[in-house]
Amino acid sequence: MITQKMKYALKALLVLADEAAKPAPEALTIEAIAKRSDSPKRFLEHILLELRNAQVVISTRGRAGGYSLLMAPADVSISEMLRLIDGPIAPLACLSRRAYQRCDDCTDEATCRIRKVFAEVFWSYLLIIDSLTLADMLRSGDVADQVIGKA
Amino acid sequence: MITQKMKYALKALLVLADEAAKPAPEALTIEAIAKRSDSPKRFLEHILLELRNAQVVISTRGRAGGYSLLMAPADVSISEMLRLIDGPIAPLACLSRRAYQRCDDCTDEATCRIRKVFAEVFWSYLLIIDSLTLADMLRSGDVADQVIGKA
DNA sequence: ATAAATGTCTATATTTTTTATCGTGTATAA
DNA sequence: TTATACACGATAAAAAATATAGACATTTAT
Repeated sequence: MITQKMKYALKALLVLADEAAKPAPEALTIEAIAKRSDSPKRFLEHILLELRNAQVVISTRGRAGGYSLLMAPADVSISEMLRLIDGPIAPLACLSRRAYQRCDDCTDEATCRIRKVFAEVFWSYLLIIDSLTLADMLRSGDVADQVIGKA
Repeated sequence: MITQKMKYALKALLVLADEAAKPAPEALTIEAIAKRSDSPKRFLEHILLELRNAQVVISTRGRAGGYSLLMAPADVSISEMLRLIDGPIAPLACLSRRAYQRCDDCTDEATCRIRKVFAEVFWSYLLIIDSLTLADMLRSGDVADQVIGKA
């Protein structure tokens, strides 16, 4: 299960992406994003800060300030957002490349049967989720999908 | 990330499966399973109880009592164990068939872009993980895999 | 300048989940 | 009938998730 925080993050990114797609996009205040994404403002604040630190969005301060998408939607990887907001996506810490951690009680990683079976699942899973971006989310909302039933 | 509890459950199942594969399998006490799987006994107790309620293992009481595998390893689905021990495996509650729950703030499930993108990932993921069983874990531990490098 | 609007950052609080442990009861077999 | 083992409910500590609050910094309009 993805966390509520991740849902807020994705909703916020969708709001920003929708705004960026407009003819004359403007920076959106945290409040505006919170309203449009139906997220708690003070919580969203922290989420946006993380997205900013990761260079996914950009912010400007002061009057008429706010947030805008910095990366192109096609470059915003869903799996990277998951890692950023929810932490490692590997089923076991010992399978994570960026957040690798040996299991406390592990005697031999090479022969661990739990590790081995989840490794198989994980690589396949990564293949799928690593290919998805914010752009895919934007597309999946368009009319064609609903009419043609492509999704 | 799977929980520690799930790791204990899988380790216990491996212990029981290994025992079942012996020429003269015996019921193993919680203590014996705890020792062999390096799990906390009193915690494992509850895990085994859940496995028993799910008819995955069977227990006998009293002297010479203990736990044995009830289902054949090939019939013990990893994804079912995940659902049993860790709960729903869907990334969103609204995508879970058995633990379906509408999102609080959801206005229209059919057009939700978060739901749609995770649905795609989830079906593919299910295809993989639903096919795995305890038997696959046993196989992946055998000597051939390590020598031939099949896994 | 200064005031208003806005993001930044740290601290704190609440709730839920995870990870257990304990005590007592029940069943079985020697 | 006693030793051995599972059964079951209660409780508790630690960690994670989900926020909220307050003080501060920055920018722009006037």
